[in-house]
Amino acid sequence: MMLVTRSKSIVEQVNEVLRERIRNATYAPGLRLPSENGLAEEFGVSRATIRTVLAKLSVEGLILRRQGDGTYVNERILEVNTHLGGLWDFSRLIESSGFSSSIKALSLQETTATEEDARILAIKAGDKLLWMKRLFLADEKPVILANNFIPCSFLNCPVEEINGQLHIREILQRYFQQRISFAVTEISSSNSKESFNELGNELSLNLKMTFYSEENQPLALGNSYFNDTFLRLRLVQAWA
Amino acid sequence: MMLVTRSKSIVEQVNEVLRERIRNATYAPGLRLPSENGLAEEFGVSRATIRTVLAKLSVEGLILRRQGDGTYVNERILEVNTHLGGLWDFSRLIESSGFSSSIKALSLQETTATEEDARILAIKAGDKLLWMKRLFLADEKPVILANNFIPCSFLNCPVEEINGQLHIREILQRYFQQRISFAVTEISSSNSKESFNELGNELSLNLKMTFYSEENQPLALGNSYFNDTFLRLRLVQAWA
DNA sequence: CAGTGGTCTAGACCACTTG
DNA sequence: AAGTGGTCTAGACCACTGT
Repeated sequence: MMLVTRSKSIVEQVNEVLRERIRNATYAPGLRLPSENGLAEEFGVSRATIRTVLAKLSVEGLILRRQGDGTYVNERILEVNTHLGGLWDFSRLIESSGFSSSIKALSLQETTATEEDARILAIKAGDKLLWMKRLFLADEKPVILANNFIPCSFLNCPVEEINGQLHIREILQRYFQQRISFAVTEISSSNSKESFNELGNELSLNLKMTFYSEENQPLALGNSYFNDTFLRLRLVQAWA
Repeated sequence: MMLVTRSKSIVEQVNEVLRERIRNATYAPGLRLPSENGLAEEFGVSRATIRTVLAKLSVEGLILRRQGDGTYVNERILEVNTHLGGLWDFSRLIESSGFSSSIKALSLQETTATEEDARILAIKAGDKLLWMKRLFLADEKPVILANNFIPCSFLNCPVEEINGQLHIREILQRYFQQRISFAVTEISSSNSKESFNELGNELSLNLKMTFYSEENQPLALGNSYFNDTFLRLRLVQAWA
């Protein structure tokens, strides 16, 4: 089997195919996948390539591997599926919980950085920020209130032209020419009024995020409220 | 440089050495590490081996890698260091936040499984469970109240002989001959009375965990309360 | 341009599980 | 004994970054 597309790496392509086969039960829950050699032969790639794909799926908890035995589909994870790479992508989180997801932009406007914002973003207090206040809906029900703050210094178009439906990664890429490399998220409990007003629930999870570039520059802040009476925040942790 | 110990893999050994060098600033924060070829030569291993080590450190956010440039120590992560593999290890979480950690066992006793417990653990309601109620202290201050429930069927000694200071992974290994392969954690906000009594704070994070074996059998439950007014729950997420 | 990390191959040997 | 995943090597070529 040939895979020719140049833009995506072989690892990514095989990863997507295997993921899809697990999702649509071509590889049934709880049952065994073909061996590494079998997969390598089918895709016409080396065993090492197959192994890097399987290692990724294993870290996410999607498959379980047993030396001397085989690789199995982890049926317990199929209904959970909020693995760790997906935490800051609220749309994926909602969809993997079995809901349809949509975004309602409440406001996109300029504001100025507080002392606290400035310190974290390594800018000056009073500098201009883009402030996005958005509501993530699961089956039309508001579940996450997300505030994002991005320094305007790299903004390449008027605020009005920004598409508020996009994911923060895409917004940073398209309008600021910046790529997120990693993020730090602080999770705490909250009983804020802001959360109550928009989500109809006073008690919620508060997620404070900071996004950084490959060069370790702070790119953006997030301050979100998560209605955990409706949506569950589940993490899968695979050991070794 | 020769590495001869057989018990630990080369990857593990190199991993520990590099980790230590980053921790003690042999590789200073923000500065560049030796190249892959340089490290491979120093340790006398292949470049592929070095790359698997660097990949692990990169996923944890400890280093940043830039094609065509080099590998850098991520100085922002040094003070955070609650990467995702470490979430369920409360002692490590406390220590990496800069506190000394200790465990106070409040009670270790037998109890019987509720309907809910039995369903999750795939046993029968009324079956015997070991119930451990423990307090994790950060600098002598209680920050986490942890309840664990483990089916007694595999218990190989009297309850009295169990060392309540051990980590749940060690307890399962030593007294039950079971190894944790992965875990699912559900995070929510809570205002339970139980949390208030032991932690002195009504508002807290509730962590519900289920631990599974390599064979996908549920091994244990956890129901913990996390005082986030004192300790921070921070996650690092590295993208690809 | 030289040097870096990113990708991929082909093959060796080992440890383990299952029939 | 046969087949599985686990570890490691040596080397090739590519994409990208700095100077």
